[in-house]
Amino acid sequence: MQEDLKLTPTSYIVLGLVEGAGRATPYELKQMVAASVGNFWSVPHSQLYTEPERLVGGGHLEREQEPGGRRRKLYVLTDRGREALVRWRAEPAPPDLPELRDPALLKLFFGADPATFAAAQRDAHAEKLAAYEALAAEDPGDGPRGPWRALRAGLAHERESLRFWDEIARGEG
Amino acid sequence: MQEDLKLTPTSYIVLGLVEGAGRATPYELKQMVAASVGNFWSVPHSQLYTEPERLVGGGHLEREQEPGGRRRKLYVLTDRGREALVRWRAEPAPPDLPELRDPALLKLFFGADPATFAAAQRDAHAEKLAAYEALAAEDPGDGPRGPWRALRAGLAHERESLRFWDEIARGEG
DNA sequence: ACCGTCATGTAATCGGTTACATGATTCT
DNA sequence: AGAATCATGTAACCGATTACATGACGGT
Repeated sequence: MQEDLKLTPTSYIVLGLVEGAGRATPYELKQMVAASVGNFWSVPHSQLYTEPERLVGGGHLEREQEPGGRRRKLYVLTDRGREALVRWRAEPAPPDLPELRDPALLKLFFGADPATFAAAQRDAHAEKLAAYEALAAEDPGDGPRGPWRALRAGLAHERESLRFWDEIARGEG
Repeated sequence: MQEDLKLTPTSYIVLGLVEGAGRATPYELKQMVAASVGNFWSVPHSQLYTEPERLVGGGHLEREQEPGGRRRKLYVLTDRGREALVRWRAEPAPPDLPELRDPALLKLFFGADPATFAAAQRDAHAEKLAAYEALAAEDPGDGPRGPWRALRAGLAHERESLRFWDEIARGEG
């Protein structure tokens, strides 16, 4: 067991989801990511097979091999893993803000003609916004606040992006 | 010369900046990135040494070695590089939208107590917003529209983020 | 001369992406 | 039975990050 494994955001996604589910297979993780956190931080499915293995190596997860049938791998949190999550939640966030890193914005920056893609950007954001609004509409109101708050951030961001690209598409600014 | 070099966003940042400057050393690229596009898409300085080399390998840049003194490496666009930029600008942007990928949002999602970091997030966004507003204030109004539009996107995003984290910090939502 | 910072690079490592591949269910 | 999709993994590659290291220049 490697004691000093570096935990990345991907690690905490896996740990957090396993914690919430009690135990999970990589495929279940994939489903959970797609339905929740994947909206603002996706993880390719291959990582959901390799990352839990890494975390087993670090002693944060334990693997249980399903005995018969598909012999799937089930992962559960160890004490060490649970402590890592607790510590992470208590730590302040990294000091520097994330960057937008939007390829479309990069094109815009370097002088691409908005007529060729701004409308598509606007529509894509409108679609994403609609998906978020559908999610928000079916929120029961109870349950943990975290995902709800994250969704609110996503809603705000998509509304803002929609406004921006709509302006650009209409040739304003 | 490798004909089929894959061009990444980093590649286009280098190409775009070299195009704008006519010719540039890695250090100058570093300065230019920091002053402009780095606000929403930064590049570590080591990549500004290796990436131009890659692009020389692809035939998109040419290297000129400074004869005396520091023997710095100067890069200039080739026709191939210029064409790649033109093509990139004309292409539509990638179909899927970028993700927020905000570590702070991840913590929030997984149930961290906002009291421990929301205020810091709010302040960080406020600071970034102020920096953008200062940049916007000194904009001469002429010059290319691209950077100005990107700055407008940044302003909108920071205002939105500030609003969001302020709400969270105040315990609303 | 000395010292700080500006400037210029190299090297190792690694997480993440992309592609490949196959077994198990379910549907028609 | 055959096709389609669900489910489960492995492997290669590589851009990006991180750390290390040193030379040049300007001011005191």
